Amino acid sequence: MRLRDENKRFAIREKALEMIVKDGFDGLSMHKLAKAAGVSPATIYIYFKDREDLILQLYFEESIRMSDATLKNFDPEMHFEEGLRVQWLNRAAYCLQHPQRMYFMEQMRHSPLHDKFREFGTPFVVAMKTFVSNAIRRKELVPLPVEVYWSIAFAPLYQLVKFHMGGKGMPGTGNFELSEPLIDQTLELVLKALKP
Amino acid sequence: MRLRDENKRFAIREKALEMIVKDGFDGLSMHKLAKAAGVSPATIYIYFKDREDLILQLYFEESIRMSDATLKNFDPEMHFEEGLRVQWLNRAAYCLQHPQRMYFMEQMRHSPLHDKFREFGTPFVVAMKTFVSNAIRRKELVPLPVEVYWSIAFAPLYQLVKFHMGGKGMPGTGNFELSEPLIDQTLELVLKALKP
DNA sequence: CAAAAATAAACGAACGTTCTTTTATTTAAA
DNA sequence: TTTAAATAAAAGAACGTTCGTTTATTTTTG
Repeated sequence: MRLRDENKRFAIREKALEMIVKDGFDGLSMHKLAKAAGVSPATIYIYFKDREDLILQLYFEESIRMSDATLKNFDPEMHFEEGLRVQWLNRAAYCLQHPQRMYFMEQMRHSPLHDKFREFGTPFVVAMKTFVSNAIRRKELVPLPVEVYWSIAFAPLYQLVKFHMGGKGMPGTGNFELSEPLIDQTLELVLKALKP
Repeated sequence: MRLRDENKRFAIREKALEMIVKDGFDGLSMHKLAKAAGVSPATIYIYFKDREDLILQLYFEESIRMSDATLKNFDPEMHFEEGLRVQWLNRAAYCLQHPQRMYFMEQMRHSPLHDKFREFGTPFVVAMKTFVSNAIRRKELVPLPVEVYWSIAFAPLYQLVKFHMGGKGMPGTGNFELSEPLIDQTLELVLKALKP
């Protein structure tokens, strides 16, 4: 029996991500991917059922990697302000350190392929829900639906990251670099909105 | 001389948008598009230079349509709270009335194709900048960089729209429908963050 | 040796685009 | 007012290429 070479799987995975980030899903062809990963086209089909399965597995693994990074040093029992700050810093750090992975995720999330993905993430979602209901119970956070909370709490951060990654802010505004003071400034405003 | 049939151009345009929304950029093939639009493949190349040009023109026209809708009943000289409210209602109405066009725009914005697009939008951007600097001068808005302003002011709205369009809110939360009270509630929090 | 990994080669289908021809419409001479 | 030249739109078939995937075979390793 010959064992699978996980390095090969990894190479396929990483090159696929690179290609998607560079040229979109359009740009991901199995032939080109095989060449880039130093592997025969048929080999890809040992590790992945087909092209769609490859993309979906990629997305699944990146989702886990991302939510792990998000929950670092985070505890749902934390006080609201502290917990939100930890999450902001975690998310910002991950985005800035792994712009490619981030861009892949965003591309995936906004593509029809995303619908074929079975949402998982129970541990992550559970942690978030606990955190929010704790905060409301302690009157550290105004009571609101989870979606409204999420919109106010995190959408601004990701929008800043998009400005940063696009290399430019508002069209015509020139370059925009996301710095720690800028993150702090925005977080303060978000807290102002969310705290009673 | 035979005149161009603008109905044909329109049919190609609309079907292309539908196909992209349904199956992503991957799903847009010139043959299938021609068939869907009731036209010969060669005809497409009379109206558009090539596949990429078709997508880029589509994006350009949708951008204009969207910013026009956004600026309806809006005047940069408005007071901050009123102006922001008008924009929120305009944007929300457009998103809810044209979910397909909205989804196309979001898909485009998060794809590598977006980089090949030359930003235009001067009238729109000028109006927004005037509005913001007016608001700051009148002390109706805390002073902050445009990108930070934008992140707080509009990212939450678009996140709500995404929840709404995805048919579900937070993963595992079940369905989420964007209603006017919900929009108002979120806008109030945004205003709380932005007003001095 | 057995069994799975890995490959090269090949498959038909589909791709984006172009070539050639036909059709529709305008222009202007008769 | 008729008719024919001129022109661009439109169509259909075809181009060579590349696509995703599979088959037949060889290589590697437990």
